[in-house]
Amino acid sequence: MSVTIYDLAREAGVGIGTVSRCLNNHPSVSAETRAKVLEVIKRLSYQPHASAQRLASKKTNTISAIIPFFTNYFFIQVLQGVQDKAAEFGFDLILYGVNNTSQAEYYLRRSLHRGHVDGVMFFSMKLPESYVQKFQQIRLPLVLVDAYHPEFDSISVKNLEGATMATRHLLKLGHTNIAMINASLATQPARDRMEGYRIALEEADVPFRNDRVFISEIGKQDGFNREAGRASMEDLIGKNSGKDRVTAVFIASDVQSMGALEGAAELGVRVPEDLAIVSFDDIELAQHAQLTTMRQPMYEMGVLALEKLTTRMKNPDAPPSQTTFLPSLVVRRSCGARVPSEQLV
Amino acid sequence: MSVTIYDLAREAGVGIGTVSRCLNNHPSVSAETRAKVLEVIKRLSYQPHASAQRLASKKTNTISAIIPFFTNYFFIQVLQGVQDKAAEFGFDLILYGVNNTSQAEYYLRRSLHRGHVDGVMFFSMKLPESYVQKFQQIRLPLVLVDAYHPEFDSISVKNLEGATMATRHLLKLGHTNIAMINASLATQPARDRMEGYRIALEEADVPFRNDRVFISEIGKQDGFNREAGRASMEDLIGKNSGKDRVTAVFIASDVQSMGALEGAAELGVRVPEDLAIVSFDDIELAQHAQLTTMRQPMYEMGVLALEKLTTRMKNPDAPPSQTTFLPSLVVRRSCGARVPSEQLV
DNA sequence: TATATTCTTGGAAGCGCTTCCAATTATTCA
DNA sequence: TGAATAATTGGAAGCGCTTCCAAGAATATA
Repeated sequence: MSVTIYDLAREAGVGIGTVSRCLNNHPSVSAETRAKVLEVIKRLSYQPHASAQRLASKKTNTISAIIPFFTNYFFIQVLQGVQDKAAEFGFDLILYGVNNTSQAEYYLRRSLHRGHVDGVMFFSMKLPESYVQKFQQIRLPLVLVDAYHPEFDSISVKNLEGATMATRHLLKLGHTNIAMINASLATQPARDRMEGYRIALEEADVPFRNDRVFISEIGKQDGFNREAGRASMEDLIGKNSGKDRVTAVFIASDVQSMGALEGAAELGVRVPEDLAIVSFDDIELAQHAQLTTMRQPMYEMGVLALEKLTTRMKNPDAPPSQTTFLPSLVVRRSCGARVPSEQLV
Repeated sequence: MSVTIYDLAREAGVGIGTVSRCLNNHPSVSAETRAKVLEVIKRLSYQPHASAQRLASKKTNTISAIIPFFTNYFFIQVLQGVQDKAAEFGFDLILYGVNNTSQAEYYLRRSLHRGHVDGVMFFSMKLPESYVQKFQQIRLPLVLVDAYHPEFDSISVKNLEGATMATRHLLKLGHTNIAMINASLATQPARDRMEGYRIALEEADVPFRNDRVFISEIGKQDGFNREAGRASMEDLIGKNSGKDRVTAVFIASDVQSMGALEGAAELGVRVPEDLAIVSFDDIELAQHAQLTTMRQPMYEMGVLALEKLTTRMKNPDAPPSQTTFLPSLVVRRSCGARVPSEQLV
């Protein structure tokens, strides 16, 4: 059938052990023998059998990434970082896109199959407690991205602090009637971002008002989507009249902002003249839409995630490491701050 | 160490063959025995060893997708279709994002390793001739997406016809001075779309003029990117004066259009009042930007790609099948056609 | 009841590799 | 020059599974 190391060994007049050592660049092969074997490998255009290598070596050089709604721009950009770094290390990356918790668990289980992958990256979801033990038991490296658990390596962004910075920026621009458009409070980021918003307000002695938080959970991703952003904005605008009109809004994500911008345009509300906007993420589109936003270092997070995974593989017993990034304010047009145009990014 | 079928067999008091048959739902196991084995499997929380299964069964249940610049929205949407269908069939999907031909070849070679994947999807690039033979020899299923080769299954879109339709639409709206913003003519889609543009013009007795085709190859992806679109638009606007001013432009892709819109806005050119735009792809953003565009059924293409791959696995000797989609015109604001707002998509 | 069928079952062989150990050969040191 | 050491090498064992074949058990047939 196809060429195996036995064929190579016979053809080169050496033992299979020697052939294997040649393939794996083991040092204890004489230059002469190595040359001979390499010649035969080339001549028979030998291809090692991946499954056999994996079975024998107990390494797969494969990792899996379990990502909710991976078509979301945020994940795409993180994924780009993961992908680039994986290529550099020679890992295959299995992409598991999931739409709900039960799918996520399915792929966690699948990743736990022995001999399937050497590591797992779990994105933006709460790790079910029942898997904590399993991962520890199998000692399968796991990195949480945009999530946290004390027992595992994790990478996340300071949502609360970021939201505070965003809101402070609006306060500094003179706004006091500041609303928030949020996603489902079932998600940690939404809770943290709201808390940050509240803190900034209270720092400035502006009372937090529940009726100024607009949440829509329509569509996918717990409301982190365009339709929900649009719905919330329409809701906001519909109720926005009277003396203490809202003049600014902090939106929990850029994706929602895209929808919110549509809604505002539709209803004739000008941004930033009538309504200033600051949002969160800095996806690629934010630049196009000229959104002032809190930048998350998405690509860098992806790179770091892969690095953490490889570090963990080499050193399974190191204590879990947690890295948090502080998002940074990127000022563009939507907040109404005057920016010299050459500073616009 | 970990639990193997030998442990299961011993514990359940049966042979390893029987255990294996239970695991693979082989019919010839008595209900009684099966129950007993399943109980033990559960009790010992057995996990089959993926590599061993693959080695013995010669199946990997894995496919690879080789995609240039996968963060491009076009690919993301195709990928979503692939991903959904792969999940349905129980395939693992390895994502190989590539940035140039040599990377693409590297991953083609890698995918050809025996026992690595059961099939390959190759996106939007010309398949190097040297791999034609290799794939046929190893009989590894290969599907070309947004590309074509007579020896393999392929899925593509009629770029030429689509471009003709797009240009005709502008002609029908009364424009006669119609420019085109294109990407590198090194790519087949760019050539086809330009040819379609030319055909529509000539049909209408409007002479094709080389100085009305604006091509920028800055940035990645052979000019299919935002910066290039913006540069071309700025170039166009800079030269656009006099009696036969350009009043409409056909842009080769939505991504370029996004940049073009930015450039136009920057220079105070209103779309569609001063300049009508029709472009190509219908990525998610096109809706947000209200682009009139030629819709490619991206998700459906992804789904179909996966289906073709599985069909090919079952039937390796079928003749290659080629599927082409005709893109459809989606009318939004950027072309200036009057559309009842409830018809806007 | 004896024989022919059909179900079930056990386990050896084999998938193609890595690795370890023992053996052989080459080299070094006194 | 001979013993000791180091560098190479061959190949058995083992990774954990699937599958095939032969055999035993159960059922059907006459």
